[in-house]
Amino acid sequence: MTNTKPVRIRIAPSPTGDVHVGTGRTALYDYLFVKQTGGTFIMRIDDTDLARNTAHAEAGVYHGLHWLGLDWTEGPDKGGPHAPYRQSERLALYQQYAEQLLTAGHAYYCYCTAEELEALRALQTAAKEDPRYSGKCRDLSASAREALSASGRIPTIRLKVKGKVIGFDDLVRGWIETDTSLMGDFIIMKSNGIPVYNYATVIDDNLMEITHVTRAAEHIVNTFPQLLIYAALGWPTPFFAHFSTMLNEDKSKLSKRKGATFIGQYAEMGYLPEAMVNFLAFLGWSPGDSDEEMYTLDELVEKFSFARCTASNAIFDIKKFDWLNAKWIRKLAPEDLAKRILPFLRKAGLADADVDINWLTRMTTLIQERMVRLDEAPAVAAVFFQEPAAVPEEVRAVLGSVDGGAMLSAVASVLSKVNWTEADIEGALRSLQGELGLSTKVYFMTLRLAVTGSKVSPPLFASIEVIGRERVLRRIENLRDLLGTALSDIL
RNA sequence: GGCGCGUUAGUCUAGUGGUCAGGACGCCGCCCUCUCAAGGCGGAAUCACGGGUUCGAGUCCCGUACGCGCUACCA
Repeated sequence: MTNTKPVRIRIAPSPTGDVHVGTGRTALYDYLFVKQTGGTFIMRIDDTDLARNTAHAEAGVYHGLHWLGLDWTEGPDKGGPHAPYRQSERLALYQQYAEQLLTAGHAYYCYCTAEELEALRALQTAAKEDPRYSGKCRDLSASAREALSASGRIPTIRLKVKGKVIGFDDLVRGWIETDTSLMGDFIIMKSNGIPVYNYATVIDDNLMEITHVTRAAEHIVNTFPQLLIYAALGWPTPFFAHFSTMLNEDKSKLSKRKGATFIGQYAEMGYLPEAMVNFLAFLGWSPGDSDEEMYTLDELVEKFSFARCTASNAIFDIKKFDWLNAKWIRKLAPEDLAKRILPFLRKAGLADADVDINWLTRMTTLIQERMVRLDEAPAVAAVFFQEPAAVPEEVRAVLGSVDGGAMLSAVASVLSKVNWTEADIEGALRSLQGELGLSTKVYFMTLRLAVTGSKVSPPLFASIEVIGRERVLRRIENLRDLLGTALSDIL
């Protein structure tokens, strides 16, 4: 099976308004391979399941994929030589080929009702037989069909299945086969005129000249009936690649209850698209020739291959994703990071749209390696925007017998005169420590508490610089006053 | 139940007959240090089980167990 035709791969999401992470990863792999081979990436909206359609929420799907940095060249939004790209708009096509199958004798009308079929299944199950269609309507005469029609029954269309061993060479798993004599004739067109997934997929993939059918492992067994349809239509089969399934920590299928399942949710939590792409790529694939763990989309395009995809299921480990996201945050240029955290700061009510970007960038360098996710920025950066809560009790515990009031007065005096740069502030403060003869722990912790209101903060000297002389002095004096009044209250 | 896929530390993985089974996350310890991070160094922890094949098996074959998927007029 060689294929020298230009690569064409499709992603076929349901319009649910967001992108499931599994779909996102498949789309990513598709994109990587397409870019690598100079092929074409196609968006096809799979909206034949009316129950699953959320008010034509295609935009959300596009948005999620675009956020990852993925784009396509044919689709409902782009047009293309094989339009329409929505399955709901291709119904006539499915009907047309179903009729072709009918006249060729590869398919037939089945008048059994859903209830009858269910009853048959129940019977077979009870008798410990494998539930499968009996073939009851397979050889109905024309008059029998008319009579059934006249009685108000609307038929489905079934494909005739001949028992034999069939298989295909999966790009990530190798040869996979099964015996179709276990299968039974299956429905390709429902009585409401809507095609069944396995059938619509084959029609579209062939008509759209898809060369590589890529999807999650749960579709492996769907490939068999699809193979039968290709054969019945006399069509060549594409390559198939089935990726591993992504699971929750408890090995269950990814679900909302057990963590975020959609790309958009991760964006809101402050994960970087760079990190998401990187993480998703490594969940079920690895470069194999390097220990490097950070890859950009472009680098992945270069290295990706189906052969290096893993066949076993992968658990979505949020801890590792956190680590990778933090790495990516640290890798960003500060001004870039500043722009990305701004929406989170604004949402938290800390910053305005007109915040000085130079100051924000400087501030960002202080919190850059203290964030795992962007949504942590407000908490870490609050000290630069809001006056800290009073903490005299904590300070007193740190001071012990040291005279805090005197120390803070001395600090304020030094800071009111020092040249306002991080280096000069540090120099002045350190030499004052020597003059006062205070321990590092007491001196700096008291200072930290005074300036930031917390025992944990970004680096002190730089923070002092960023917060600004006026506000720093006010905070120090504030605390000194609090210590004084509190003391006098006790006395 | 039947069929399909899978199984290297808690997790993601490297490994395609001969390696002390490598890397990473997480965890623990130490160092650095104005706190917290980041960073550096070190540590504990793995071939699901049983049979074969072979001089030699994580690697090949068979079986068992376990997990996942499909078994719909869902996709």
